[in-house]
Amino acid sequence: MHMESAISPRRGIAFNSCWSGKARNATQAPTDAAPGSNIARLITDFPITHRRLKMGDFLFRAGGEFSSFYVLNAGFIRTFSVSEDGQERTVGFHLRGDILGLEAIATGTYGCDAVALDVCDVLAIPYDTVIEHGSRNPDLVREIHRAFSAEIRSDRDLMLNLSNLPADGRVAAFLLELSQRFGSRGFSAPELQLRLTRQEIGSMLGLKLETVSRAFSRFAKLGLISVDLRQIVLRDIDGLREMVDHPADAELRGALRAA
Amino acid sequence: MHMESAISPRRGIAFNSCWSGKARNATQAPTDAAPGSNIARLITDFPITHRRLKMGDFLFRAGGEFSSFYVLNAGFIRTFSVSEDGQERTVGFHLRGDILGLEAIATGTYGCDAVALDVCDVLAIPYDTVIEHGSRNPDLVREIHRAFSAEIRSDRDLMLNLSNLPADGRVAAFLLELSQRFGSRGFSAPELQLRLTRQEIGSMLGLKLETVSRAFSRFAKLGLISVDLRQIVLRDIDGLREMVDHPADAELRGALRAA
DNA sequence: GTCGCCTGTTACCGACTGTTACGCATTGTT
DNA sequence: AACAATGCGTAACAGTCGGTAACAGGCGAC
Repeated sequence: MHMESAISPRRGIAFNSCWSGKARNATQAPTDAAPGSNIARLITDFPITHRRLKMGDFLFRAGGEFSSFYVLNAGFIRTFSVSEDGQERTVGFHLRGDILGLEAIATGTYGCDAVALDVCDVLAIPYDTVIEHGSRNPDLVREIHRAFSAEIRSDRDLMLNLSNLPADGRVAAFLLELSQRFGSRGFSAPELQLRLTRQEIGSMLGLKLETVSRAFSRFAKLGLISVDLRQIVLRDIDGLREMVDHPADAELRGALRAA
Repeated sequence: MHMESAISPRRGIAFNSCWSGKARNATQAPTDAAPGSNIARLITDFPITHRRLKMGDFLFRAGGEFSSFYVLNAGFIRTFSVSEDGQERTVGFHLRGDILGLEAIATGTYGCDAVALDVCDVLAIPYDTVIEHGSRNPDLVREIHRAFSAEIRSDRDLMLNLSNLPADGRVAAFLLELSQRFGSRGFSAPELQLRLTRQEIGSMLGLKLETVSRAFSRFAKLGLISVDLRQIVLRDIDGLREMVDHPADAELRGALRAA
């Protein structure tokens, strides 16, 4: 099946895996940035199951029975859901410290697919164990709630962006958010190594791949970013932010400055 | 075209991801329908504070300090957030049984405003009490998690709708979802009493009020609904569902049938 | 090497949605 | 009763985004 080649990024890119030196020595992210780390820390009194994934492996599939949620320890994971007609829609892009599978508790089955974009190390946290520990460890319960709550918040933010920003604004917001998350995890903030294709990005932002491509080109022309395939460098953070806040003017101002 | 077949390996498999699940299955577990009720039931061993609101009263404001979340017992509440430039964006529309304020736990402050659209009765559930009870009542903890999880799911559904459907599809999806929620709460399912203005609906769906108005008019012309200001009757559920699933054809077919 | 596949870029055109403007009905106020 | 304010419907116009297509470049298969 073509999946492997479709998902695998272009060869020849130097993968900055999460266990590269930079990532390993990074200072631990604060609470908000990587909620998963705190949870993992709070349940050290029983053995945690590690799952190793290689690129293209699925952590879970939509409809699969829920028993554990997961904390991503290393690597990158993309979550997506597939509509009846076979269209994939990217739901999220996850880095180290992110929690996956929380949305499965309500129905008992996972609500989307989660595929590894790289070699990944994942902690599997059995839900029953959490409940059990929770009865004598209120901090754990609180931490779980924080994770849930933060998830809802970030989903809402994304939703507001989706429904209110034009294409350029969405792409700019996507880059800024990604940069911020990379930074808070100890990766390089201005230099982004996208692990997603244009289409995958577009399907997360409600845009077509050509539109994403055009936005990148425009930004590059305005000097806001440098683009080399999936290697992106943010050159003008404030300019990008302006693109999010006042999409119309930002374009104009950039054109003037270029002339 | 090549791309699509390559990326979607599971063409034809009818997994009900969060994308298709909501719009298709009108049948929902009662648990999901009104998660708040279960929570309220599980904490009967201490006095619950009732708050009564009249139309226009705020249940909470964005930025207000979090101490309790709320279960809506009667009435209708609209949540919205205000951007810097003063624009209101409707976040959600809530009926009896809905839980409000969960998103506040992460930061300790509420993330949006909640205003009563009618006379409301709300149960205030202090978060500390929940934590305290949770230690000896795992069922309560599970129920809270279900509520969180369901919230994430429905947000994701809305997000996918927002990013992938054209205006008509969004409006149709909005009507169907509302009808389903009304029905599962014992209200009349096909006859909807909208409590929201066109503008408020539009700001939830990422559309302008005129576009919402146009969609309603088109639907009425196609015989899918009857519109009388905020009183809407769903006449052709399948037709509306078709509008969500295959927006382009639905329009065509309706036109043919009308001719 | 050539060929095929995939990803990404760009251009052109058409459809959809936002913008603006006007008219109407209802409601509440003076 | 006259008036303003609000919500709603409709139409013309303009801007944005998607659809389609063509092309370039990297990589693997043969």
